[in-house]
Amino acid sequence: MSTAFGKGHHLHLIDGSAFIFRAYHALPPLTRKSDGLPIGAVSGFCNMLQRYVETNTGDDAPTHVAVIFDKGSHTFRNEIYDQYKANRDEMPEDLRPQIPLTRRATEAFNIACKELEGYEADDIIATLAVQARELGGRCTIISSDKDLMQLVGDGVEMLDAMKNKRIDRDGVFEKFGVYPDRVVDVQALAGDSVDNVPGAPGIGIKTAALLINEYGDLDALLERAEEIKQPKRRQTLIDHAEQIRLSRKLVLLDENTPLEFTLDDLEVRTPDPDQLMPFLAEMEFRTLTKRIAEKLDVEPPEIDDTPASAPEAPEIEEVPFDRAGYSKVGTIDELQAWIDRIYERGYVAVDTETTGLNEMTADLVGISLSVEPGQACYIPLIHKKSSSDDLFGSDDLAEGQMPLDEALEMLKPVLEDPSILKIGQNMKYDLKIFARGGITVSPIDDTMLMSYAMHGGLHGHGMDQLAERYLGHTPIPIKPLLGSGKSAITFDKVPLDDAVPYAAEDADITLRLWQQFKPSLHRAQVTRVYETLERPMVPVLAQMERTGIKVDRDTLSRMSNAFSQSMAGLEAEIHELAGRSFNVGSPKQLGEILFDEMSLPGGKKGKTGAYATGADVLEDLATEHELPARVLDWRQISKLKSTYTDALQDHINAETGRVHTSYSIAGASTGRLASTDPNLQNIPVRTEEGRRIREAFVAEEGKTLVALDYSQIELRILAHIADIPALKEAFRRGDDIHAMTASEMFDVPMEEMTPEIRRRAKAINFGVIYGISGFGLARNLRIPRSEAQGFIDRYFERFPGIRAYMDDTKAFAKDHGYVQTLFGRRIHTPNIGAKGPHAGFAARAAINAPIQGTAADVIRRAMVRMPAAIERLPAKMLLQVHDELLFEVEQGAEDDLIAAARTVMEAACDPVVKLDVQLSVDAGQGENWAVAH
DNA sequence: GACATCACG
DNA sequence: GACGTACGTGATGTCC
Repeated sequence: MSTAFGKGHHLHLIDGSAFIFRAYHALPPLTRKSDGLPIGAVSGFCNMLQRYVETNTGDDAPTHVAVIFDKGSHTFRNEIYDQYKANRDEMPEDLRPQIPLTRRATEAFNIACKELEGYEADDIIATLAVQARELGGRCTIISSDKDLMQLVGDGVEMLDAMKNKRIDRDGVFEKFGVYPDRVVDVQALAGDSVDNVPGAPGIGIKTAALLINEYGDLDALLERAEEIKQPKRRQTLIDHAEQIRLSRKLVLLDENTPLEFTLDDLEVRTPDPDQLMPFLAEMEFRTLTKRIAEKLDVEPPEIDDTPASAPEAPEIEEVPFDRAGYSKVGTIDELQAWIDRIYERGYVAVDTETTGLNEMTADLVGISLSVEPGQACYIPLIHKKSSSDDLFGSDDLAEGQMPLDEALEMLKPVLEDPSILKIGQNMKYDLKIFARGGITVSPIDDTMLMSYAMHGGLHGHGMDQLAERYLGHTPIPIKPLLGSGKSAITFDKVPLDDAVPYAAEDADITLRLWQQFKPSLHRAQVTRVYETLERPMVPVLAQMERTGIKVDRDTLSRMSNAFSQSMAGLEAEIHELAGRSFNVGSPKQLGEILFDEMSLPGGKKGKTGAYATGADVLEDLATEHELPARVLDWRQISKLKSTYTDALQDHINAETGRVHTSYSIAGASTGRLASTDPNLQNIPVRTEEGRRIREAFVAEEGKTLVALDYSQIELRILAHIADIPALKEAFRRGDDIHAMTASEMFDVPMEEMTPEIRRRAKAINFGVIYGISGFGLARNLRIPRSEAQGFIDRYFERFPGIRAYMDDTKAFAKDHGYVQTLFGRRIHTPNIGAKGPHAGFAARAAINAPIQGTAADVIRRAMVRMPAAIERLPAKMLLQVHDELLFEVEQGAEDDLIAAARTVMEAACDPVVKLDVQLSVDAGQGENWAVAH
């Protein structure tokens, strides 16, 4: 193309700053591996450019294109109004060095890159758009900035690239209530808090549009302001006429910026691999380099990302572990001396010793403190006289202890002081213990959660493990102090001579770990994860666990009795069918009956040589014989009885009449919570009989249980991460997602969908989330492996983004040793490079982790915000079940709660991540959990 | 304490 | 080309 820009030509103008900020906020803070240079925004920017290049081909492709950037912070607008954009936040520290790199990226993609000192990008865009229009061509502005909307019309359009939404004259009218030529008038009246444009106080876009439409334009309006009927509005306009005129000058774009190039200089050029490849390699973008190299059909360059020098571990003062630094605190004066030291320091490591592991029933026995490595104390409070003094044990307290109340009274102000940081290992435990004593510990840090944020997937995060690994020290074991089995004692029976070094050491270790971890969080780039997804969960979960949920013992007990009866009946029947009596609960004995004595078809399992008698095997055998079917029935009832109706009764707290689970925050590698003692995340729901267990989970008299759950959250996240347009579109329309998949895959119109076809598609959708394999799908659907593989191939063909996601994720895991969620949580994948069968496991886990982990992050964010959101409602959050939150609310306030909680849950990604797919939350309510779910 | 089994998302 | 396989959890009962 060599003719001058004119009719038939199409100019694209990309708002560079919008791309940069979007890239920066959408991505976790990545750094270049070799030297730690922050490049997250550059990476996102390049991805967006690449996506732009890929999608803008064909009939409507641009003939001319440029990316326009802002330059300098001082523009002519600051000359007329010194407060213009004065309330903008400073640019983030790690974004600043990336700005010049985005210019280089644009040039590397062989796209024109323009900026002009003293002018905003918007002015350059305005100038070029007007030129294009006057020369008879078209122009598309790729931005969603409302300040640019005044340019729309006569061949100029805007395109919101994120939402893939075109904005024409009608779109502008929708936004402003006027057509583009009057947009500046409306903006001048309404002002803009983001750019700090004053406007007229008390007048928003709605009112502004109303006035402009009535009077024609701004000048006429200001001239005839006296005629306005509403007295307040009239006065505002008369008083602020000058300010409004100034505002118009600020929002009016300069269409005559002195550019030193013409439209003809912006002609579209094809990418030049010799420019682009070296740049991408320099940035060390492995996956992107590979992907673009494939598109351009060139060899990807070698990427050298060996660190220039190994990152240095911080110098930690080496203080040997020595019991000499540990002391007992037994008097007011001794405790006061420690409190003084804490105030001097500003932080303290705290650990509590109790009579048990259950925070709801255990009693506080003593408290240990440390403010300096090697220096720690233990404050024993209710230790009993040693049993050697009194053979029969005694309730008399040991000598040399402070009264519990007195000690807590002295410590309460410290533990609640907002200026003193309390450091603990698994602080949720200590928080709950102190809360029962009326003390609200805050603010806190938690070494277990720091380790989880940094090392998730690498190893566990218990204190013994962390001490061993990061301090090279083996802590004093608890076993010899407490004993085990029947003769085990509680910590209050441990002699003080043993208790002091043990307890003090825990505080010492915690402090040392904290000193090492605190600065490392930043280097590992998980500060935001720790601060927003880990630490804030501690008080929220502590509160939920303390609240507990009411469980009706009679309901459970009645069910237990009924189960006993049917089990006895089934057992007799099974023995009859087997021809002899045996233990139905023993897979070993069952295997012998089925395969040796009855010679039913089935084989051994390699590892232990035992027959497999899992539900899937028995289901297959059920067609041959009645015995396996009866065993399946027996097992289902046995499970329900032993795990649920029996065990759950033992967990009802005598004081509260409620069941209090404990959530582990750092248990699951993906970021999910885990529930223990009892596990309330696996209460039956899938079968009718099982679901009845949930009838025992009830609301208090006068209250209602409300359940809210995310609909298809993992598939929605997949649609976003893997960028699957068909899936996104289906979610936008609110389609049956599995039916849509089936229709797409098997070429069946939606109207002719059968449950069987849909079932298959559903299995494939879930399979994808788990890192699909032909074998796994075949087993799940009970179809030949070749057929399953055919389905998968077809799926990849119809949704190519999925395969790209899977390949990219595996490659990323291999390169980095971890994968990450949209919110920056890192899940390490140490086995990803393994050879042999291990490799498949690690790869599938790596594919699943970002999806499951992002979903976990989302609900964590919702939970952290929930207490403030429902503060004014008579409601409490009780349980979390991965994608569901359960509340108890006073009758009458159900709808208010649902509205408030739903808002928080659906907006949980804001403002860090903008999903292409909406999150949707379903709600239910009732007197028990079976109804509410 | 390992293993098999099965409850949930 | 073969390995072996769906992802993430916790609780219970059997058996050694």
